[in-house]
Amino acid sequence: MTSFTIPVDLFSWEESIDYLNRNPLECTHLVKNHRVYKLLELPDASLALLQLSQKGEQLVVETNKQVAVEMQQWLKAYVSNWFDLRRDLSTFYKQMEQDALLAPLCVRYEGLRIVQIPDLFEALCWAIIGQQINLTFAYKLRLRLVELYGESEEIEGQALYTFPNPVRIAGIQPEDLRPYQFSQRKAEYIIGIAQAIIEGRLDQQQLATQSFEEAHRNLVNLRGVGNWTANYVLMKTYGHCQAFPIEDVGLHNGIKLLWEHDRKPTLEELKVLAKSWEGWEAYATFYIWHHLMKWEREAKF
DNA sequence: TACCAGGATGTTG
DNA sequence: CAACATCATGGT
Repeated sequence: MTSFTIPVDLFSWEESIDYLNRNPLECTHLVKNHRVYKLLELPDASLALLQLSQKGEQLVVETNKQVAVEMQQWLKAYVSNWFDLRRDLSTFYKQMEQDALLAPLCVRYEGLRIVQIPDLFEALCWAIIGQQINLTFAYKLRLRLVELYGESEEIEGQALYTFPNPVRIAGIQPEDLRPYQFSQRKAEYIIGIAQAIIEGRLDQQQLATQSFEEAHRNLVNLRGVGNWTANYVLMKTYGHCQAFPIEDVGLHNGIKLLWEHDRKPTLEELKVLAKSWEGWEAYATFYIWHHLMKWEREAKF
């Protein structure tokens, strides 16, 4: 057992776990009793069960096994990335003060940080799975992929999975996924990206050293990755705050909800709205997603 | 039943 | 280059 803490400031644990708890088909983490459990594959390929909780101005990280000091540093960086803890949120809030759409959300969800997908392969797969289908179906497809090819352990009476690694996915065929209602194309995209990673043509660390524009070019060069997916990944894995998935239907629906007009914005209207978000488009988008998610959840009951 | 879904690609005019 | 067609099926 290893335990350490990360100091946090201007951070809402409750909003963060509320976001993590947004879908019951989620299987790579578990939210229970204000704690988050996650099964993680460490750099040395061993599995560790993480348990996160909040205690005052600290985020408490506990593992189910003894972890060496250098691995603790890796875990600390992982968790900091996961919840984007190093971001200076006050700059975002200041810029949004005069924004009609965002100002109220910044007050209501103060301390919410973008919940990242620290692993590039996972982020790409999730984005591709979600292309042009409803989220409920997307979660079902993701669950099947994870059940088929992820590692699992039981915690709190529930199975937790690691997201499959690219080595595993690179060895399968599209036909292996077709019975699980993956389209032929999506299966090809995901397997192709797994192969690009294991062949070294796509490298998470390398993209991390590149500028937003350069990383964007390299991402859209992958088959199955267009502008929306590239921006989604630049936002959710690399924390580029200027990443803006402007084609996103969820964003459009969120604005429809916040707007007085009972319709979705056109692309041109969205560009005008987003002018005041410059440099913080990813955060504006995430807050709108979060708001829409909470509204839809309310509407069901 | 028709239309929409956290789009991308390939073809056509 | 812009406008279509196609993918592929669940959810509402």
